[in-house]
Amino acid sequence: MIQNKMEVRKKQIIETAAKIFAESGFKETTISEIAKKTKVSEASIYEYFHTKEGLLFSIPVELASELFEKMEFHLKLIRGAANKLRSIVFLFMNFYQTTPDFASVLMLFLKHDKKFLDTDGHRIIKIGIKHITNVIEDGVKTGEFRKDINPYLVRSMILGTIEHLVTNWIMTGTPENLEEMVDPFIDIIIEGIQDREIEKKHWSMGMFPVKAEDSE
Amino acid sequence: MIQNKMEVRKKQIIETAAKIFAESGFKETTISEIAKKTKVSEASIYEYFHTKEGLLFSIPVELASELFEKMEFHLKLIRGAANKLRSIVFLFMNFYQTTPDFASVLMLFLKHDKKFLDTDGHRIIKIGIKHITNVIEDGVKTGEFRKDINPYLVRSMILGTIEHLVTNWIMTGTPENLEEMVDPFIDIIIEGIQDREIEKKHWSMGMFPVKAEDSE
Amino acid sequence: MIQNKMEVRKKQIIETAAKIFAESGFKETTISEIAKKTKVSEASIYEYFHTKEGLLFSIPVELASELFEKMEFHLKLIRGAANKLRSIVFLFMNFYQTTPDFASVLMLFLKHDKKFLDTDGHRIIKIGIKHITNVIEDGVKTGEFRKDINPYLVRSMILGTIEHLVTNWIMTGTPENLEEMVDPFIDIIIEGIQDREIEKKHWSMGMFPVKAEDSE
Amino acid sequence: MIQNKMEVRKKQIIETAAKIFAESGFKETTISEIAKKTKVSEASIYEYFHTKEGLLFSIPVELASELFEKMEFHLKLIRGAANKLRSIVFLFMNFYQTTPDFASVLMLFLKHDKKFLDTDGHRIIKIGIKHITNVIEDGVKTGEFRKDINPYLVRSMILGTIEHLVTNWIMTGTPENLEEMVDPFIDIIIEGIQDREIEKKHWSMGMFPVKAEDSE
DNA sequence: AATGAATGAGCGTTCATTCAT
DNA sequence: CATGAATGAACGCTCATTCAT
Repeated sequence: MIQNKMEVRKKQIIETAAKIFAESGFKETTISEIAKKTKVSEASIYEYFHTKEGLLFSIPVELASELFEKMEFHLKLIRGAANKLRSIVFLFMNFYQTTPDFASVLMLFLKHDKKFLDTDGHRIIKIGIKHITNVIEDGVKTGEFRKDINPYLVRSMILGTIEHLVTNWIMTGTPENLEEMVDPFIDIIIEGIQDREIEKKHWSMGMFPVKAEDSE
Repeated sequence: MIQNKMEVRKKQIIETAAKIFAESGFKETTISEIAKKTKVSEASIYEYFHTKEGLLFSIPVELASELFEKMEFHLKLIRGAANKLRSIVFLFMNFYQTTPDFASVLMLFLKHDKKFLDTDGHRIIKIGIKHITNVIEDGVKTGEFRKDINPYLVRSMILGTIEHLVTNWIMTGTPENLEEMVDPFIDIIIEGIQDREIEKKHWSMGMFPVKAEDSE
Repeated sequence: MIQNKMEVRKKQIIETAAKIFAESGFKETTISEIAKKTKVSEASIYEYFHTKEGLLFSIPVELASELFEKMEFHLKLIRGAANKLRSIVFLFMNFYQTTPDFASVLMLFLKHDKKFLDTDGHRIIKIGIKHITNVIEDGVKTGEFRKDINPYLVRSMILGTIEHLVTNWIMTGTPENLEEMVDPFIDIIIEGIQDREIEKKHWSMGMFPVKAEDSE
Repeated sequence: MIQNKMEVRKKQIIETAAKIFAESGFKETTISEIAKKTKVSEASIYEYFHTKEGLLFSIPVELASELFEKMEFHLKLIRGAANKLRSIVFLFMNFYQTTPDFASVLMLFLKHDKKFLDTDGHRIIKIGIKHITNVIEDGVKTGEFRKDINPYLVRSMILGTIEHLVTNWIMTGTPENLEEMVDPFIDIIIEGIQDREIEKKHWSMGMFPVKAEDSE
């Protein structure tokens, strides 16, 4: 129980920090500001996090875990690499759209920080992202995708596009609804990488592409 | 001539700054460091740039102009939207690969800075990027690309993928050669957005897609 | 107790600052100098005062309060406007003479600073100075002073003379003893503003002017 | 003639400087600001004045000379120490009121600067002020003023009151018209220091006090 | 576990001033 | 004589971090 209390506090600090970082920037945010808004002393924050940077790096840990757990769960239920990719992209977009502070922190402050690479948060994300590569490679193996595609490249296209759209959304507010981009985006990707010969076989086997709005 | 001397000095400062920012980070770099390496007094730096941030924001101005001028020049010589897109992506990749300090500064410090949005450098980049949208829209108009694609989305895919690949390259060193990614990447994009009905007509008209089949 | 410790520290900083400002000038004094002499870190000074100027403006607050409290106390015990004025001027001179650092700060750096006008310290002084006007006006009401004098002018004469004498004393060291100026000064003022008709009545009522004849 | 041109420029710089110092404060004013407003390069200012402080100290030289020359001239025409004092005070007040920038510089930045003491400007003022002492001492000698007054004190009263009134006028704008204060002020002073026994004799000798408005 | 108080360590920025031309 | 360009020399101020209680 007392353990619990600390956990709660830690979470509060992380949430407040994420919000303020997102609003004002990491460098521009002071520990004192975070402390004030969390109604905690500055010194207390250092009980939970070794440094300001450590606090920043802690932000993705829990949320990313949740996302990828959900992702793993869904992927088990879906058949077909294309459908799985669509589901993954949707989950990402939906996630960012519903946790905008987290999205900001990740896109604006973590993605480009070399020090973040040696971090628990980054490890979790890396593992989660492996799912994408796996799905692509599976798609190639089953013949759903062409043999000559480079899975690393395709994964980069998917992640890069998501990141670009989300970053633009954070910085300029457009497009208002990120989820609407999922289907047109995945359609192009699939169109670009599918193996047209085998395609028909898949369809004839009674598989249906999963639309974004069905995935939840 | 005397004007020239100042121009040279300004350029030197920008180059040194870009290099050090890229190596050590913006926040971590001190004006004194830049001054020392450029063999200029700190005060002189403030003759050329109002603030440290202003210096950062000045870095892309000249280089980006050069890139986009070159881009405009090439685009005039190329026929076919697909070929133009390939050329654009190649120019980008080639540019980043040959100016890695600039690439770092852009990807790590500018792309995510809201304050950069109100900047000459950003304006130049925005105008340059318009070329991509133009080419895509032209491709749609001529029937080379499908009518139902969203040009903003396709542009985001192209830029997002480039950014992702370049950022990874900067941060992890892989893939060693960015230019090698251009063809496989553009192949997937074209495959994903081309209009298959008209495709044959293009072929019959004697046009050749650039390298789709050589790309692996 | 712990509150006390901080109060003590604040007082120490103020005292040291006053001394150094008085010796070397405000602009010429550095925070680091004050910190070193108070055996406090520079950062600590900023815990107590927002800015260097804020520290300067804090100097008069406490001392001026003490002076004016003492002044109020004495004025209650004295009868006759002339006697009261003499007492006021004496208290001022005595105060400046015994707190020369404060006198310097007030005369050299505060009196002529427009920003000081919006300050607690200035408010306190303004209220304290009101006593002078009150005494003069009372003197007019009771008939001790002529009806046609302008109390604002008389107050200005009193303050101006004090300021001039104190400033000269600070800057040139003369006259060595400020208190000696009180009686000759007040004698002239009283001589200049008293109502001669009523004067005799006062005498006949058994009141004695303070020291007019001893003053040389 | 060419000498003349430089003189003109120097005067222009002094005037501009006085105005800006008066408006914004000495410390707050930059050489660059003065240079810009005078349409002269910063380096040129250093052709005329060794330092910024030197420029400040040069401001009173010419104007003060003019004032005191005028004063000397008038004093020769006036009989009676009281009348002379009135004339002096009027000239001061009139002078400050018509050259408010100069008044500001003198009252706010020079009067309290120890370094100003070793300056040509200060020497001129000191000599000018000697007139006041002279007049007072003459008044004592002729019996117009009491033998027991301290001329230094009386001079301090006169200067202190003027300074106080002018400083208040600069800083708060009241009283709007400084010259109106001259008569009531001098009346009190004279009343305070005159020798009543001899007074009648003077009057009977046909002397009239000079009113402020007659003095020009 | 929690915090009020203290500070070490920096850093960006400003200007008066100089000097080559 | 005039000045554009360059800089030396400071300094105020900020904050992440620590520690005694």
